[in-house]
Amino acid sequence: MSDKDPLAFRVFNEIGIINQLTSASFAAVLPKGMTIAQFTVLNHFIRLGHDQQSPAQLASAFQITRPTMTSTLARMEKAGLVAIRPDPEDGRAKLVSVTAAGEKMRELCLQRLAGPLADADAVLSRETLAQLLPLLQDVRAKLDRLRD
Amino acid sequence: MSDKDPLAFRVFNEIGIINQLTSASFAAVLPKGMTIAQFTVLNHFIRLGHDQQSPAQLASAFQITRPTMTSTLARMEKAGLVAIRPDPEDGRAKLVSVTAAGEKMRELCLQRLAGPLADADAVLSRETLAQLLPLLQDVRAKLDRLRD
DNA sequence: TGATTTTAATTCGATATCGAACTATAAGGA
DNA sequence: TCCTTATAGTTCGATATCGAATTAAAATCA
Repeated sequence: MSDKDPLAFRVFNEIGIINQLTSASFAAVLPKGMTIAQFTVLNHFIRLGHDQQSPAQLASAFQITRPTMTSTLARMEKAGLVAIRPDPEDGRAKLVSVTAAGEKMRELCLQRLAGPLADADAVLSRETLAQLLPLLQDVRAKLDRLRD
Repeated sequence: MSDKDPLAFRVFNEIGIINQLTSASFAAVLPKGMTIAQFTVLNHFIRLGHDQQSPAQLASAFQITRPTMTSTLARMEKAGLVAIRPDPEDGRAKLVSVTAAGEKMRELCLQRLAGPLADADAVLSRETLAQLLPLLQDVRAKLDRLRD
């Protein structure tokens, strides 16, 4: 981006390219058939200790649309990573939970991701990352509010 | 991301979500049929004053694979936004250039993007953006080198 | 020169993503 | 109660993206 472009434009452009680079390197080490999107779902459940959530809640957590979540969950269910059942309290809704195979897969992914993460950590310097994190969290929070 | 996760992981997660939020809001205002990927190509040519570049050069500039570039360029050519001709100096290669319609389209996109950019600029504070930009540029450069 | 390796582009099949349109159920209001 | 509106999920068609495999041309090298 050149100096002529608005500051926000240049920032978002850098973010886009970094996202591309990191996504590609992470995706490359995941087990055959696994994707970042699917790993993110598994990780979400286990990190936050949630037992079960609806597809709509998951879509909202990741800021993606419900059709996208539907298709990703369908693939994950087919692969045995999650279980999906009707919500007994709401005839429209469903409840998603991670299976034992899903937990195992998440562990495997974490192992595989350790490599690229260590590489990144090695070149990026702790200070840079430590400075970035709060700034990014701030930006994310503000954009989130803007969206509503 | 929780405190337990590696710092780099948390940073990349924030970047991923910000990218998602901004891409979605930008894509939403683009003219019917236009996409961020296509706008990025148009903008690249005109910002940098390049007359023509090969698909491989473009793919490299945006850090995407050549198959991806092939398919995006095919759509852009079909829409009359770019012209593609064989490279007279290299039988393998092609040369891409932006058409007058492509330039017009880029102008229109810039107008449309002004709104969301102004919104972002308004909530994000100049200092935050000014602090972020060099940090992100540094990260991007280092990840770029790591990739090779 | 002739064989090997590298590079450019494409094709194929897959996933993620979106918006629009649809169905079904829940919630709210007259 | 009945009608209207809102919400959950899905289906459809499109684009962007990848890796793997293919074809063609250039470059290297023995």
